[in-house]
Amino acid sequence: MRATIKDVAREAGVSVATVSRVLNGSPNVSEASAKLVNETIERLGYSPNFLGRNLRKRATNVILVIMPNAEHSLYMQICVGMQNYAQKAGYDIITASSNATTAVETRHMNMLFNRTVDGVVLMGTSYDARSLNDLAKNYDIALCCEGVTGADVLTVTVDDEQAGYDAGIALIKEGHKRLAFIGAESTALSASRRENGFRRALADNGIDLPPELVYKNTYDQDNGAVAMERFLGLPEPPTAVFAVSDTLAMCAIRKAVEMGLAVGKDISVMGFDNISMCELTNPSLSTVEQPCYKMGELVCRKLIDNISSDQKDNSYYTVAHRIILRESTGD
Amino acid sequence: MRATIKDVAREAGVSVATVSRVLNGSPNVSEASAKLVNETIERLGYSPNFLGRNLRKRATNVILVIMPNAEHSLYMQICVGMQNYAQKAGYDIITASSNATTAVETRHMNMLFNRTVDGVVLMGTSYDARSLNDLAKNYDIALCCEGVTGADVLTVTVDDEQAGYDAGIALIKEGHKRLAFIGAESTALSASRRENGFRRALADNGIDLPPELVYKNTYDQDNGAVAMERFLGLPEPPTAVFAVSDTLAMCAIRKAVEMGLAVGKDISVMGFDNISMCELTNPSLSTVEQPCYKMGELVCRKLIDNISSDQKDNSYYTVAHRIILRESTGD
DNA sequence: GTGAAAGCGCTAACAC
DNA sequence: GTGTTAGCGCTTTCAC
Repeated sequence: MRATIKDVAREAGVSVATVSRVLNGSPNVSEASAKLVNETIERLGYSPNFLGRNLRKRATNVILVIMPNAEHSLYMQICVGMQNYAQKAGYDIITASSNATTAVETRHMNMLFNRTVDGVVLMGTSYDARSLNDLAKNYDIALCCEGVTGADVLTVTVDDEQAGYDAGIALIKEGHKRLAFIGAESTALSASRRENGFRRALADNGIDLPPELVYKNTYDQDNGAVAMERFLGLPEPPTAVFAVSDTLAMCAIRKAVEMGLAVGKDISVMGFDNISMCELTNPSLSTVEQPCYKMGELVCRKLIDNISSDQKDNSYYTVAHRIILRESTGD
Repeated sequence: MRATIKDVAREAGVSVATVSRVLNGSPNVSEASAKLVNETIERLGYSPNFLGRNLRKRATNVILVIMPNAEHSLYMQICVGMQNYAQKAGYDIITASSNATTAVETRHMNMLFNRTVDGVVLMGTSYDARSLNDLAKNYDIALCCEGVTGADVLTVTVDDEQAGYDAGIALIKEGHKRLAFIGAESTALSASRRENGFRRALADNGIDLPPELVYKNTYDQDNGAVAMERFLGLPEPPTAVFAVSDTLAMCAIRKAVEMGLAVGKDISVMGFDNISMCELTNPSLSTVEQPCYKMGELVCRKLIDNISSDQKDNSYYTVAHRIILRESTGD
């Protein structure tokens, strides 16, 4: 069996209390004892059991990030930002993916309930506002990327409405007068906010957005192709398309190219997120950048603050987005 | 404070043992007690503390996957396969990314040492064979995607040498006689195995692979462009390029297109992995598919078998790859 | 500076 | 079928 603190104490001829003190860097240990204990730890290959420690301390210093889908590189980049802050604060970040199903999400939330982790960041959730509010009373949770209307819970997102607006304006500035929109489920708050902003941009410029130029389905990338095919089959096809994600946009571009169009010339396409692939595709993809790293740091910092304090900050934080124009809009 | 098993016992007027029995589905509980306990649990909003349970059981039923880089969608897809098996076996899968640095990898390995998790899957590692062998003696670990020569540790990968060979043959069959190779660090065993296989394919067909047609650097996607630019600047540029990853290949394609070539016609490019983006790019990317889902299931099953038994299986498992031809090779 | 001992929340003998 | 109790490995009073 593996060595325990008792073994170390016995071997070193000191009490478990002293070993514990050494382990935790307490100043009340003589140099001689410390040296002896450290040598013994080394010799036995001892490593403290965190189940015991955490049980006693009632804290794990671990934060769990639950992602609705593991293939979204955006989330992983946000995690990098989280890591960066967490490390300094003595926390570990672990991740789990819910495959966007409620059952799996709940399963992972159990790690919060059963005290395996101290806090959870939800990159989108199937919980409603009421449930989230209840949860936030007893646990430390945060939403990132995807807010929930009416949820009085720590949240970090871009200003999706404004981002949608800015995307619309950017396309209009390129001279487009017939624009289309590829959205997502109506349950996705961010997507509908982007739509609202986009609509506002068109309205501000006296441009109509007829229903046939709006396609909303799931975030599944293939829907980008379905949308584009439909748009291009119209008597009067759009000259610009705004999609609520880069993958939807890329798939739409792919379909447009297949149908013989020169994207960036015959038709402009704009995505959302600025995943690393945007620069690699032909044409490269214009998009709205989400500042992942910054979002990660912010949500991590605020969540750890909440964990360490009994004064809960349930604010809704908004971080600045940025429009990036590349070849897919003719730049 | 949150309710404990004691609170439930007191409120329900039974002993903690009975509550524990209900919690663990023991048959030795009267229906009446069970009902009472469950009601009390519900009423108090009780959720068992797994730190206590796991400490007592000396097991957490959690497996940690450590990924060298979080942006690699391949790893996440492998995790989906792992999830699938793990769920049936009553295990949870969590992930952490090491950013390919030894320090962070070690930090996460601590979760294994300190008993926060029961086992670890390493998607590539900075440990050498000797360290891994030592680790495997005391802990349950597995390697996935990336083996380590001389490591007598449970491993699941594709047959990289054969995959490289098959990629080479596929390109040769298309009529290419001047082929180039984009590799990665020499420390990446999989990359050098793919190179070996590729070289074998050329040799079998009497084709030379001169040093100027080989570019090896990191997996950083930009190196794909650097390599392609160099190749195309040669007096006698290649007509086909094999890259050890899809992102390297995509970046190479991007550069070739920028330089005015029609990829799939003037030059063929083949990647490795079959990430979902392969079908979205223009041209779509020919590649060697790694059966992620299957690899995930397999490594998870074998690792859990090891955890549950004292008979350790340290085999090296190889799963079947598949050549997929798309537009980037003119198909 | 050090040790004895209580207790974190839980499970599993063991006794009845 | 149920309760009592020891103990998982650790930290932290409290006393010396």
